[in-house]
Amino acid sequence: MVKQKIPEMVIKRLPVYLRYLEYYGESDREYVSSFELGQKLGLNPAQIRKDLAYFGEFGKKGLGYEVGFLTKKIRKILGLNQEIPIAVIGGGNLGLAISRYNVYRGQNFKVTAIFDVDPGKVGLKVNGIPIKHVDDLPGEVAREGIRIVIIAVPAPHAQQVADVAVKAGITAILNFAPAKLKVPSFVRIHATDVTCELQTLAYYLQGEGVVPKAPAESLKADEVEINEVETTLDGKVVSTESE
Amino acid sequence: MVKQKIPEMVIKRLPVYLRYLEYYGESDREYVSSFELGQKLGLNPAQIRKDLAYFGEFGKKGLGYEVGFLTKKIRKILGLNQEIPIAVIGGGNLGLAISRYNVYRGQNFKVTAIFDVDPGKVGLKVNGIPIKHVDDLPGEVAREGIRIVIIAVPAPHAQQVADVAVKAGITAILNFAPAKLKVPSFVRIHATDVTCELQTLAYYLQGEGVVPKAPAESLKADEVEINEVETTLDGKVVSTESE
DNA sequence: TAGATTGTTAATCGATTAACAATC
DNA sequence: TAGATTGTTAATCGATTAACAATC
Repeated sequence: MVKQKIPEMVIKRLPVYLRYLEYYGESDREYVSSFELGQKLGLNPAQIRKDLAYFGEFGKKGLGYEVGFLTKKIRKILGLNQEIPIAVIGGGNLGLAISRYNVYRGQNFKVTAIFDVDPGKVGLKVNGIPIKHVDDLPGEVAREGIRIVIIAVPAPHAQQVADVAVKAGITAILNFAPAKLKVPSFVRIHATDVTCELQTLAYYLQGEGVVPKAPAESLKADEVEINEVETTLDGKVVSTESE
Repeated sequence: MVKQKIPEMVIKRLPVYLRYLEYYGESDREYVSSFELGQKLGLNPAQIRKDLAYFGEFGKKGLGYEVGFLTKKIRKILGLNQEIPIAVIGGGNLGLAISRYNVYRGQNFKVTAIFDVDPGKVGLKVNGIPIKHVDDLPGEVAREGIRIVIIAVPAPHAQQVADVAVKAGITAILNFAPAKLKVPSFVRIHATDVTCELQTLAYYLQGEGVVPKAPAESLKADEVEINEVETTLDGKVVSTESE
């Protein structure tokens, strides 16, 4: 039977639900409702129910969702039941920071190797993780079963290491380099770009002059006239956001 | 006159356009068309024209957009004409990596201070940037005119440093901590969450077993029946993406 | 039972894309 | 002029939200 296509936005929210369930689910609470979840995460309860309903009927009418049960379900949906070996390409500041970043603990991600081209770095270990030469990437992917690579090299080298990774059989890439990478359509790339984020934030800084400080809640941004600045406030000066 | 509300999606794409214009615009090409821009960035040309049209008529019919002119316009729209002082909170691996990350050069962002609570770190300098105590944050915000803070502290401390920053008058935050932060509605938070990104990628890894290797282009993912796994492929196994 | 909350359909909202007259 | 490409309107598409019967 042909299953329904799941919208990407839904998949992106699952980790957000999962985190809430794991953090706060450590309390004694046995059930959580879509309403409470929505409150805490700033999301519409109907959306949460709809998201979860793509994968099955996980809730109990009148009660909500059993926290432990839902947690396990979401982990299974995301494929987090087996350990997933990942590699970091780039042994610079950012690459090493990411490698040492122990947020993967308990999340079943394991950084098995760091790759660099600097002979002065190759052979060293960082937090027990060996730094290897980029030329060894294909061999390591095969040997360690690496599934995801995180690219943390300077922008001018990003495309070429992406090519190497894809050739080695990698189909999932998390790119921190400020560069648009071209990869075959079967490879999934997610990008995290500090510069773009800062530039976007910079835009919204401009609104400030006209935003009345006190009654910020009641402000209807799109009705405010702007003088000095050429551009406008977005209606949502709100925060929210994640994923 | 009341200006139009600009959708957030539009603002998020402006830095993407800007980067293309600045990188490739260093060539001799004087004009770029929405078609070419779309090709390179994987976006619909009509969307690009529409995005730019929110802010004015920047193009020349029959020619396209003058690269230098459009670059300047977008920088102006984003408010990148003056230097924007930013601060990094968290002097750990990630915080220091971000602080040293020289991608801000020429982008008019300047990290003026790093904040930490570790007495062993406070007083040191990293790349010429002083590490100060978090208690000094409000003073520094006032003195240096800090506009944006980047939060790179462990998740359990993220909310409390966000509170300090907001109290100090910060209205734009880039959060790297894996935590959902609550801030007043006039404060803008963008979050970058490695764990969420990896978990999302993990979901799409599962499709692979059923994806025929050779004719990946012709695969209609949503028509593929899945056996072992409970969930399905998203139609877009494509890459694209940025921001 | 009465109250609560789900799963799901229908309504709304917003974003993307197609199409084309205007014009360089 | 002929070809190209804009700015913009209309059409499409998809995602979010509201509403409610089902039911614990």
